[in-house]
Amino acid sequence: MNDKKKVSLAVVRRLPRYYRYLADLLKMDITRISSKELSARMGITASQIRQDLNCFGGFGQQGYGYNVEVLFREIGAILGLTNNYTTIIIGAGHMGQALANYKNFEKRGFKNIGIFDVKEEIIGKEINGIKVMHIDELDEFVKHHKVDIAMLTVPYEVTPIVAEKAAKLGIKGLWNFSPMDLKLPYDVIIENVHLSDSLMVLGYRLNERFCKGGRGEAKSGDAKDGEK
Amino acid sequence: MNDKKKVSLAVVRRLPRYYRYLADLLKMDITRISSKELSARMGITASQIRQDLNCFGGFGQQGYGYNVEVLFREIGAILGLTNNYTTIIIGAGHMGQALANYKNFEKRGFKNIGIFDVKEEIIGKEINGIKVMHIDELDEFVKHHKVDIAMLTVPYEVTPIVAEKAAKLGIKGLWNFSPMDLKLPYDVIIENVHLSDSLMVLGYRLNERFCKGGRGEAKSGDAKDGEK
DNA sequence: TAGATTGTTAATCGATTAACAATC
DNA sequence: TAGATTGTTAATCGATTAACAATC
Repeated sequence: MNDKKKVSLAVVRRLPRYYRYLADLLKMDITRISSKELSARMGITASQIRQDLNCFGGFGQQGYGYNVEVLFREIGAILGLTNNYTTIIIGAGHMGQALANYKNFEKRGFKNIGIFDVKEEIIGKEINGIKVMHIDELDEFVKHHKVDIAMLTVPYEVTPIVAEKAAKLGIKGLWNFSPMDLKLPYDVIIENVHLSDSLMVLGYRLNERFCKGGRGEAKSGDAKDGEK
Repeated sequence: MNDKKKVSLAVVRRLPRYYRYLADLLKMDITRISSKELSARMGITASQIRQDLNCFGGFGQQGYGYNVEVLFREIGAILGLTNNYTTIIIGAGHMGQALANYKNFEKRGFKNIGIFDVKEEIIGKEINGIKVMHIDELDEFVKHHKVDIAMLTVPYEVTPIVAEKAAKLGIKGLWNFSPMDLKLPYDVIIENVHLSDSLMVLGYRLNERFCKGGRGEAKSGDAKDGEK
């Protein structure tokens, strides 16, 4: 199944999107779909869809297309959603609490089992059914629970230290929310959520589309009126 | 400056990363850097760095390299960070509040000037110095303020409606946090933050690296001990 | 069977890397 | 000047698209 040569990251990053579209189709009670129909919905070529899927196996049938439910399940399995991954959140600030309350992760098979912080006033607070623990308890916690992924939502300055600590304890997946590239001497997978990078790209694209050539001329002052 | 042919999105998405590394160099009081040195730090080729930068202009000097401060400023300008972009947040849940409190955006030139929600109990609450307004006030607000970007952190179901509303009011940039692709009949730029997509890719990479071949065998139960 | 659509190979396109003359 | 390093062209590599035989 996952044999042949390594699938490129470009393909892998498209898988969740396929997964979402298939979930939508299921919700609409559509049971079969051709690469052509799907390509129209997703705005990519049918050729790419077939190429992508065939990295993992022949899920379709000539003359028929793909069975939506089968394909949905297969892609879920490829993504490892059936692995019952467990997560912890380190950093119970706004972002950490947002993640703790996000229902979508659990729906996709990622179960949060711990939240950690250092601020005394937040220790013990219950967030989405889980009591915030002190980071000093992390060591002991990891000894008694399988933890696959640590979500790092701590302040910028301490992120490298916390990441190192988590990796040292044997946690293999780090989901990093700080605007930096983590470099660790451990065999871990790091996936970044660089929010400000994303926002800056949005800024670039706005500039390119709507202010071509008119860069730098501050417009902040010219609100059409001002609160008043 | 921004002439010639369109710069590819692949290049654009690398710009914030260059910007971060240059900020770090500045902080370390490093005033000049060669593409070779920078390539070693960033883990990409020197050739790529020079190609990328030369999409926008010749910022370097033969035999010398690049002046860190100049390059930092230039990339900032290219990203439009000097445009004094204004933002609003629609959806004052956990994620919205996280964004409202995130200092990094303002540091990069994105100023939040409004927060909106529908829940009566949160209207009027002050978050990072800004009072939450009712979404019904959005229309009037946009008439009196320049709003470049709307950050959409509303529940999944209402995201398309809210996005449509924002676009209709003339907001040109949408930062979408819902796990869906927005399709709007307006000329807007949409930048997505698909958190669950990112998490699923992390799941895939964990599976690939550490469980090759052993997919699907649930390991959730085998915590080494269990809280006890 | 005829029509539809896959899986897969070949062709194209774009992005990355290498090479090197120009020049500080 | 000699050494270093850019800007840029050419070569390579990888990813996307097109084409089509296989087959349901």
